[in-house]
Amino acid sequence: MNKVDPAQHVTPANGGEPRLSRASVARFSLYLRHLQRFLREGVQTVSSGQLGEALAITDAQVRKDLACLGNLGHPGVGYPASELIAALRHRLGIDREWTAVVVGVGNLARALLRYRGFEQQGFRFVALFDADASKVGQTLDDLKIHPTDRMAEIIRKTGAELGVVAVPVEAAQSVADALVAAGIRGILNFAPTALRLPAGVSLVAVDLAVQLEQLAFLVHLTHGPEKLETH
Amino acid sequence: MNKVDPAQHVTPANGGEPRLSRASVARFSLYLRHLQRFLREGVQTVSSGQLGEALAITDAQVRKDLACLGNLGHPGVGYPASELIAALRHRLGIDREWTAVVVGVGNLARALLRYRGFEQQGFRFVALFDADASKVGQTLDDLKIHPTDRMAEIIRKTGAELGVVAVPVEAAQSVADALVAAGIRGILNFAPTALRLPAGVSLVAVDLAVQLEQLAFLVHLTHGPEKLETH
DNA sequence: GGATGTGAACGACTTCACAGCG
DNA sequence: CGCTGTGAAGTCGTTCACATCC
Repeated sequence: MNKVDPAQHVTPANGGEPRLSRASVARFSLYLRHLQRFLREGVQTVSSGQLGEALAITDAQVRKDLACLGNLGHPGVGYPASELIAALRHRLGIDREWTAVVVGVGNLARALLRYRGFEQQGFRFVALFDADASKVGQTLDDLKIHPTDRMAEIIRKTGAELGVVAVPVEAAQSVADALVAAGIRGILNFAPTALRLPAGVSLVAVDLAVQLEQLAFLVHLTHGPEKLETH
Repeated sequence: MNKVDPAQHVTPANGGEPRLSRASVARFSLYLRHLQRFLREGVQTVSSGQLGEALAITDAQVRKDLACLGNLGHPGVGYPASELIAALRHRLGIDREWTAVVVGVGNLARALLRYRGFEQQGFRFVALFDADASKVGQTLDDLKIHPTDRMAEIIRKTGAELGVVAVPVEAAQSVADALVAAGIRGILNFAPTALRLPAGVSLVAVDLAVQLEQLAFLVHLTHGPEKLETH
């Protein structure tokens, strides 16, 4: 009844490279994070066992994931960290700069802008928008806050590709629609609602309340409510 | 080599209820969210098709997920929304109040405190901590900011069960250790690092940079870099 | 008719086990 | 020897199809 994309295997638009599972991709960013840390610590060769330990998964899993990047590993030695980083970044599509805008300049937006590690990974924020007239015209981290009705114009001018939705729930869908109309290609949604987007516009949603609920559930399980483990 | 909890099926501490897959639990919060919305809109009976459409999954999937809550559905009719909500909340362990503390009073903490929907779902923040002496003693949303060295004392006194880590990367692990030592049972980590926690303390991690990378990858795939689909 | 609950089929992900190489 | 790459096996999750009930 409900039609859903049945393709679980992600096939890159350019035909060449081997298959790639969604689950692997979800871990690529984590590999990247740990590899960069290893490199900072002076470790230049990393084994699947080390990476697995860092992510709390098995070494076999790591090798399977990394296999689709080409034969980067050296038997008996491990993987050269910097090459692996380059390959991962290339495969994730972040071996270039991505530009993004943020709609809704509240505390969350401020947190995002201050967050180290975005520009470090090649992301750059190029514009801010807010519906609140009193915020418009102000500057935050060298970025001017624009009125929402100038979204189309400014997004086109800056060529921004990604949009972050950090507005209250009620406004989220209309903001998303505006972003799509302005030509944005992907949306990161923090509003606790399921956005409806046309095909061709990607979506990643982060619902903070959901995360807390998952945590509560895990705790609920381990120290059960009836059966309290006092040990 | 790397040992990982192999139990993919979650078995509640109290033996009685049927099996429960992790994947289902991940969707329970979302069902809850949509059911509450349905109820607000006056819809009191919801079918698996409606729920599936809301979450963009199949109706069969919805029924499978909901099956482990007992036979709540009425053939030919659907599920009574309020009963389903109660059952989900019970199963998730959020049919009671959970108390939490936040460590690191930056913009993210402010965003969390202002976020509607936490207390609405039964979560209550009872204390804030910060290492910055200039912040200590200040008040945020009626909550006093305490120095980090009083964590053990205050967490015991308030009986807080969950801890939110919203500090810079460098401080994350030591804050987590302190939370664990103070008797916290679950940690929601926003710092971009993999926390090491003892067994018995649950962990949910939200890495914002990882989310943006996932989004970039999705966009990278759909409008490939070489092969641009202008349609 | 319309919708649930569920075994069975299917597909995806993970782990195992081992050949092969440096 | 240590570690990679990979088929094979095993596990988990989703979809299908249909008996069943209101």
